[in-house]
Parts: sequence; structure tokens; C-alpha cells
Amino acid sequence: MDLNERKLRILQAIIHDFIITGEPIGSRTLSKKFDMGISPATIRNEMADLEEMGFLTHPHTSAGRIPSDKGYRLYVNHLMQKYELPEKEKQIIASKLTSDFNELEQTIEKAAGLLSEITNLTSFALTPQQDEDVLKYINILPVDERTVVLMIVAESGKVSNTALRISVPYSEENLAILSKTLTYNYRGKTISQVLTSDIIKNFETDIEAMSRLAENIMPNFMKTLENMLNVDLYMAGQTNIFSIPEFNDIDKAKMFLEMLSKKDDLTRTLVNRDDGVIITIGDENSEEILPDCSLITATYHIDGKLVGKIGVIGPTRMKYDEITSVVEFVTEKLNSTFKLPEGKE
Amino acid sequence: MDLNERKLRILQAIIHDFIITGEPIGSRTLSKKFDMGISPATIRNEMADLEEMGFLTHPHTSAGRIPSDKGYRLYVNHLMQKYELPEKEKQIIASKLTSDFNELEQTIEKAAGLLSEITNLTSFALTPQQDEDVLKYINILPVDERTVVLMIVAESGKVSNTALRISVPYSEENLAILSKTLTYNYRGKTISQVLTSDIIKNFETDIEAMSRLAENIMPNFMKTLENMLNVDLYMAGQTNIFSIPEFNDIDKAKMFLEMLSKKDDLTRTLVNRDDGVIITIGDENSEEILPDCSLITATYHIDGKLVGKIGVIGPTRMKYDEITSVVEFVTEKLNSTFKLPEGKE
DNA sequence: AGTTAGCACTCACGGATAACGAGTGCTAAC
DNA sequence: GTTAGCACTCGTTATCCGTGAGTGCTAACT
Repeated sequence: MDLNERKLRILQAIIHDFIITGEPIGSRTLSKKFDMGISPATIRNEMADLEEMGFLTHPHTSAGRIPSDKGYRLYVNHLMQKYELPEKEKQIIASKLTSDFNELEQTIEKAAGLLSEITNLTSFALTPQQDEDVLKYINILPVDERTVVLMIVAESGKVSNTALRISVPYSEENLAILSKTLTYNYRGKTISQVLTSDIIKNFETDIEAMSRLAENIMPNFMKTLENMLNVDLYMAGQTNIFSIPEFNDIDKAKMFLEMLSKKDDLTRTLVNRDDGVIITIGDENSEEILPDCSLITATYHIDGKLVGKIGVIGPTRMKYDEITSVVEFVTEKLNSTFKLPEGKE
Repeated sequence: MDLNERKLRILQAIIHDFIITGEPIGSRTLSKKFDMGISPATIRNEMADLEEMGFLTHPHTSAGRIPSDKGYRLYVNHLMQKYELPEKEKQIIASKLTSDFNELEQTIEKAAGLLSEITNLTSFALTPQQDEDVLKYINILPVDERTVVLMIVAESGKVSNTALRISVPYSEENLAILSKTLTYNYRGKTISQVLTSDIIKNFETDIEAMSRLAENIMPNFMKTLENMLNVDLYMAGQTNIFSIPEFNDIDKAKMFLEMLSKKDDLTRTLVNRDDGVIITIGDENSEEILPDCSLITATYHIDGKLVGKIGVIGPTRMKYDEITSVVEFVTEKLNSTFKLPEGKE
């Protein structure tokens, strides 16, 4: 039994219709709606074949057919045609996404908001992973007798700081020395290199006062570094789920929202995705993702280097063509926003 | 018609029962359950009176009575007895809330998580308002040819920073001068004072290079200051709503979650609340809060100075006594965590 | 041989009806 | 003032049944 042209046309029609209506569709209705020059009976036979091949299912005996995950996959890979975003929409996105380079995080958050607004799905965005980011310098500044600020600056311009109380008195001079020493030791190393290095664990100096100071500061130094490594997850449009008929059921909605609330799981899932525009459908997803959800993600780049992720999550029944285009376009815009105007770093 | 002792006892019994079961309760069931020495008929009469006075309602003619918001108010003010948290629970809270002074934000977030876990409601916490916080110093540090880090440190130890790209070349010396000038101008002023001052808008120097530098930096200086003023809202247990029968209805749950997603509104509502442990019931709340929700909040202090808020939101039917105690205790623990061990600042 | 008409069958959905039970208010007796 | 008795209300649940969109199968048609 082969997947001839007619079968593909029928499959496409079913998916097309189902994506819009959300209702199972039967042979008779399909032939009326799409006028494909063959009788319902013929369609019925083809449908039965498509089902046998795993591209369709039906919720119960006397209902119409709906696409299976495998059906969607075929559609996304071969049947779906590229959707060109209307110029108007492009302009809206572009205008809402202008910002300057400094507002990296706000821009990413804004992009997530935009994405959920346009797609009516739940969107998310990950800030870039900083694994490869290299330390520039470390600075410890006095605040008052018992408080100092530890500040770590990376090549990328990312800054992380903590105010910390210390239990021993300090002199500004000692702070300066410690800052210099730390900078000297770690400048040019990546964050993860520093974190796994031994030196950091047994940082020693021969000056008594200094070593006491270091004792106070080093644990926080590590924490602050770890903070720099963490990616942040932004989300928007969580409640959009309620406007989707399939999830208009208390249990489904609950499960969906509970899935979203497990930010760690979600972050991990997203971090592990491949680069580029990736679509995963239903059970292709990892276990953390609800069974009948699909994920569309893309990677954006900062200054050509660092990468973050952005995308949407929704029911397997979604307008893959349109949504892919939106995600693609937003990513494109992000890339150009985060591109350095001149030269390289 | 007066609110005699017997009426109060009946009201208390009704509220007590309703808080537990969530079902309207009738005269017969009440008399059986509580064995108060009077017949259902008598209870019925008293109930009718209580309803006339506005403390009870019934959802429909042939249903039992349920407390009205006014009824809950009476209960909370006069009938409710203090609930003593079991020692075990106290220990759990205490042990989970230990942390050092530096981890202010994490601790607050943790407290919110704890609150939702124990109460099975949605909890939230506001970071301290920084209005009265006073600037300590401003530092501008070089990163690379086109990037500097602007860093503002407040008396409280709070630090805010932004990495910013500037369009003109700079010398480290100029940065240092600008830092010093800014610090000199604004040290000792509160953030809001600085933000509303004129100086900031037309910062001028006679040195050409400096003024160009300042032009680049000042707008970001203001933004960074504004960031320092913003309070952050943490939330936890949003999906707990699904386990509450009254909200086990798609529309209700949706409205609740949509209310929570309007963070700005929520933050405003919380910021505007009075100090101390405050309970507001149903329509006593501002419009942003769903009609049949109650709010219990408390203020925690950092180092003795008044500041942040923490609390829970749930259906008007909640265990006011227990939950108030939990909120109170968590607040207490936060206070002692955030108390400086010695002396004053 | 592929296509189609016809037909018996399936099954979710919606409306109608009825029994049930927890409740009420009222009246009259205690 | 309290209580027993009673008629009445009304949401809940179960049952039944007609409807209609669907199916698979078979036999006739091109």
C-alpha cells in the first residue's frame, strides 16, 4: 500500500480542516468541503488506508478522522507550504522589538510576550547560556564596615553581583588586593573552567587578614559565578490555554499549567534542543511535555556567538505553517537587534 | 433583632463546617453534627434571622446556608480563636527558612514557596520597596572599548547594574571622574529624590569629552535607578487553585489565573495594603481581586525598617485561623532572619 | 480493477422526564 | 419560646430516546 498523490491530498485536506475546526472530519463532509472530484466512498477507502498506515486515527467508531502525531509529522515535513507573514504583521513585530543592545533581557522578555500575543499560545524564551563566556574582571567594593559588593564582569558584558556581609573587618586596600588577585587568576577563563578549578576551593594567601577575608568571600564568589551560568526562563500567555477547545477541560488545563510551572524541567528540555527552527510533535517530545502538545523553538544569536532559545508550546493541533513563520521572523529580528553594528569583538 | 449568644454559636458552627466541607449546610444536618441542644426548627429560625442580618446566604431556595462575606468578617473579628501552629510545623518552617543575610531575594522567594506549600493556596511575596533607600555611590567601570558597566550601590547594600554600549571612545580617567562627580552629587539622597531632581536631566560639564560621555550614560543611569525602585513579585502555587472545589470550573479557574497574571495590578494592590497582618475578604478587596477571594498579607521588616509584603490568596472559604498563623509565623521568621545580628546601621 | 451507491450499524450528544433528597418556611401544638 | 409536622422547592442524577454524522461492507457500475 503506497502513499500515492491522492492519499497525500486527502491527508492534507484532513489536517488542514482539523487544524482550523478542531473537529474530526468524515468522508462525506470532506468531499463536500473540498470538492476533490471523488466520492465519499472512495475517500473512505483512502482514509481507512491512511489510518492503517498510522497517519490518522478516530476518537471513536462513529466519529470522523483526525491526524495522528505521525500524520502531523508528514504534514510538517512534506505537505505544509511556507507561510509568508503579511507585511503588516512583520512591521508590527519589527516596531515592537526595537531596543538598544543594553536591554538584552527586557528585549528577550518582550519577544516572548509578542510571540504569545500573535500566536495565542504559550511562549517562552531562554536567556543565552553563558558557558563559554569568559571572565573579564572581578571587583570587590566596600559598602559599609560589614558589607561589600562582589562584582563579576564577563567579556560579553554580562555582570553579576552580590552584596555580602562579612564577619571580619577589612581594609579597602585588602579588598583591592583580593580583587586584583582574583582577576589575575581567573581573567580569560570561562566560568565553568573557574568553577571546576581547584584553586577556587582552596584559595590561599600568606597574609593572615587577607585569608580571613577570602574565607568570607570565596563561597559567595562561587555562588555568584553559578548565578551567571544560570539561564533565565521567561514565559508569556500561560492562560491562553483556556481558549483552546481541546484543553477546555479542567484536568487538561491543570496538567498543562502544572507542566509549565515546573520551570526546571522545562528549561532543561529547552536547553537540550537542537539549534535552528525545530518542531517536535506530541509524543516526539520528552516526557516532561504533555502528550498532545507540540513545541516550536528557534535559536537566536547574540553578536553571532551566544545562543538563546525562544519558542512556543501549544496543542498538537496548531497552525504549524503560520506559527513557524512567526517564530522564525521574531528570531530573525532578535538576531539583528543583537548584532553589533560594527567590527567584531 | 439582636445578635445573641446562640446566634453567634450557630454562625460559628456554620462557618466552621462550611470552611471544612465547602457544602452549604442545613438546619437538620447542623443540629446532628454539632449537637447544640436545640431542634432543627429552632436553628432554622435563627438561621433565617442571621440571613436577614446579612451574615448568611443560600445559593438557592432548597439549599443549606453558607456564610456571606460579612459573616466571614464577623467570624474573623470575633469568633475565630487563635490557632497555635504545631511545634513540628514551626520547626519545618524555621529549618527551611534559614539563610544568610546576603540571600535576601532567594529567601523571600523561598518563603513564598513555603507558604504555598503549607497552605495549599497561592502565595506571593514582594521584595522591599526601596523608596527610602539612599544612594551610597555610583561607579562606572570599563569593560571594553565600547562597553562600560554602570553600577549603583545603595545604603541598604542593594546593587543595581547595567552593561551599556556607548558610542564614543572614553578614557578610564574620564569614567573615574564621572563616577566621582555622580557620587558626589547624589550620595545621601534617596532614589526617588534623585529621579525627580532636575540635575539629572541636564547633567553638564565643561569638558567636551566628558559631556559626550555623560550623554551616553545618563539615560541609562536613570533607567538603572528606576530598576532599583521596582519591587519584584514572587508567586508560588498558582495551580493549587485546581484543588479547590469552588474553582473546579473552567471559567473560575481561568479568571483566577488571569488575575494572577496581571502582575502589575497585583503588585499595586499589595503595595497599597496596610502594615501588619491584614485579612480582606471577598468584596472588601479592590476590583482587581476576584469577588470570592480573600487575601491575607503581612509585612516583614529588614533590619527593623519597614518594608516588604508576603501573603496568600485563596477562596473566601479558607481556614482563616490556621492560615493567619502560618503567615504570621513565616513573617516572624523572616524578620529574625533579616535582623542584623548586632548594632545598628 | 477501480469507483461508487446503498445499507446496516455505531455511538456521542442533547432534550425530556422522573425519582430523589436535602433543604426551606409556615402553622399549630407543646 | 420551642418544636413537630407538612407541603413545597429545586438542584442532582439516572434513564430513555431520537438524531445525525460517521463507519465498513457489499454489490453494482464504468
